Parts: sequence; structure tokens; C-alpha cells
Amino acid sequence: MRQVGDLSASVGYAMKEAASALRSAMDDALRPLDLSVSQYSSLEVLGQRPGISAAELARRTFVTRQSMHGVLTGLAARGLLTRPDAAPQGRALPTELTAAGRDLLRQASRAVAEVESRMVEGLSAEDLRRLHGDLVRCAETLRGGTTTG
Amino acid sequence: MRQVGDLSASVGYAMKEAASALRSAMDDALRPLDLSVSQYSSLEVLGQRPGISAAELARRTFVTRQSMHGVLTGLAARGLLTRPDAAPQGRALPTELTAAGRDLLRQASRAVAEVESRMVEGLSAEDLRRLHGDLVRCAETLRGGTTTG
DNA sequence: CACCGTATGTCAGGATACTGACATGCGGCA
DNA sequence: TGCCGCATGTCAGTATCCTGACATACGGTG
Repeated sequence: MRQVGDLSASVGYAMKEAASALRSAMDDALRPLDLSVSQYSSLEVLGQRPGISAAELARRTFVTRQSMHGVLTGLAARGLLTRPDAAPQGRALPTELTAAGRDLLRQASRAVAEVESRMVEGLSAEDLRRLHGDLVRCAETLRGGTTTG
Repeated sequence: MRQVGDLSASVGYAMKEAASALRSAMDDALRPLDLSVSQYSSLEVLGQRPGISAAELARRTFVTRQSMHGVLTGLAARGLLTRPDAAPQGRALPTELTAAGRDLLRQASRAVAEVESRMVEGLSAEDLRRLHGDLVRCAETLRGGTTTG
């Protein structure tokens, strides 16, 4: 393949299309809770990995740590999470959800789960498993940095 | 499913991961040509559908027409595309690539095709076809607006 | 003809994410 | 001990994208 060619046949275009539709649907679902997708993602990761650093959180939500800094500042101002003033060791400031944060996360996670299940409602369990595996493989391959293959 | 649950099992999370990796790889591949992903996407769509309006172009590249306005202004200033001063009919201004635009698109499309083929290098032709179909189906289902399913 | 709904282009403002840069803390190594 | 590499947090500036709003042009309907 020398060039991209017909976009309707491009996997990358389809991925962008699906990701865009997902983001848009998540935005709609989260708007009543006054949460952006990035904010929700941060809460969700923090719920599963309490006490991780902002840099680690950034990597897991696929943004830079500079962007994550702004997100955390906003969420902390709303009392949804807490960060120590000083690092207990090294430079990392372990972040944790407050009770309010956990409560809002519960609502948000429910709304997002609805979006996700609607998204894949036309797929069988096996299709779903394979789709998930293929997506993860694509991401790993790209990040791997194999220049050509 | 009431909540999202383990993120490593979430299709939405995997989709975000893959889309993020793809965008990042495309950014790297396009940087030498001084093109952003949005700019490249616009050129690619314009190459396949010369003369479409900015609003139509925006829909096909998954951004708002306001964002597209800025993209087109920038590309036009670089002489990569042309837009008439007045609409030949209605309000739509049919946009077309210049020779320089087509030339740059050719280079960009080659770079992006390399990224795409690297991304799916671990998948068989049938896997690829199915992945593409599943992604398109997910996007259509989400946009369909079925509230629950 | 007048009115209304829809689509397009555009301007303004704000939110978000990125690159670049700098300081701090830890660990390895001479 | 001193030096270097690396990771983290943070600030500043820039680029990008979004929502909201307004004017314009077309088509349908009374």
C-alpha cells in the first residue's frame, strides 16, 4: 500500500470515526454531571488505582502530565480528590478520591457503561472479545516503534 | 453491566488507547511535512471529494465547521487549496486542492499509509476486514441514538 | 408574496491539550 | 563525595477545538 486510498476502506479512518462517536456520546452522557471525558477518565483510573502519581495517571488516560495537572487542579477544587502538599517520598504526590469523588464516579461510570454497552449492542460476545484484543494489539504495535515491519 | 469496571477489559478504553496511539504516530509521521492530523485529514478528504463545502468537510473529518474554518484558512494561506470569494450558489464555498496541495497530500498520504500498515501488521486480512466492519458498526450504532437497546 | 425551517459561513469567547522549559528528588556510578 | 540520567511537578506560551451567536441563502408552505 503506497497511499491511504479510499477512506471508506481505511482502518485508521474507521477508528477515528468510532473514537469520535464514542467521545461525543460520552460527552453527552457526562454533561449532566458536569464532567468532561478527561475528568471522568481520571476519576475512573483513580478509583481503580488509588494513590498513583499524576504522571502515571496521565499515561493511563493518554494525555500529557501537563494536561493532567490542570485536570487534577480542577477536580481538587471541586473536592472530588485530595493531594498531599508535600511528597511523602520522591516527588510524586499520591492522589486519592474523596467520598464525594467516589460517589460522582459511581454515577459517571454508570452513565458511561450505558454508552459502551449501546455501542457494542450489535456485536456477539466473541466479536467483542476479539475487537478488544485487536484494538489493544494495534495500540501496542504502534507504540512498539517498529519502523517498518 | 452497571458500571464500567476493570478498565483493562473495557472496549471503550481500548478504543481510546488505540486512537491515541494512532494519532500520536500520525503526528510524528506528519510533523516533517508541517501538517497536523486535522490538516492532513482535510487534504485527504478534499482529494477524494473535490469541491465539497467546508461544513461537509467538517462532518467527514469529525470536527465542527467552526474548527474546519480555521483549518481551511491556514491551508489556504499556505497555498494548498483554493476557495472562491463568492458562493456560486447558496452559501457553500466549494473548496479544491491546488497543485501544491495535491503534491503535499501525496507525500502525507504515503507517510500515513505506512503508519496504518504498521498498526495492523499483526492482523490477518480477515481480521482486518472484520475490525474495520466492527468499528464502523460501533460508530453507526452510537450515532443512531438508540437510547438503551 | 411573506414566513419559517434548515444549512452554510463567520466571529467571539472559553476550555482543553500540547510543546518547551525549569526545579526538585532519587538512584547508579566513578 | 560528586556527577549524571531519569522521573515528577509546575509554569508559560501556543495551538486546537468547542459552544454560542449572528447573518445569509435556499426551499417549502400558507
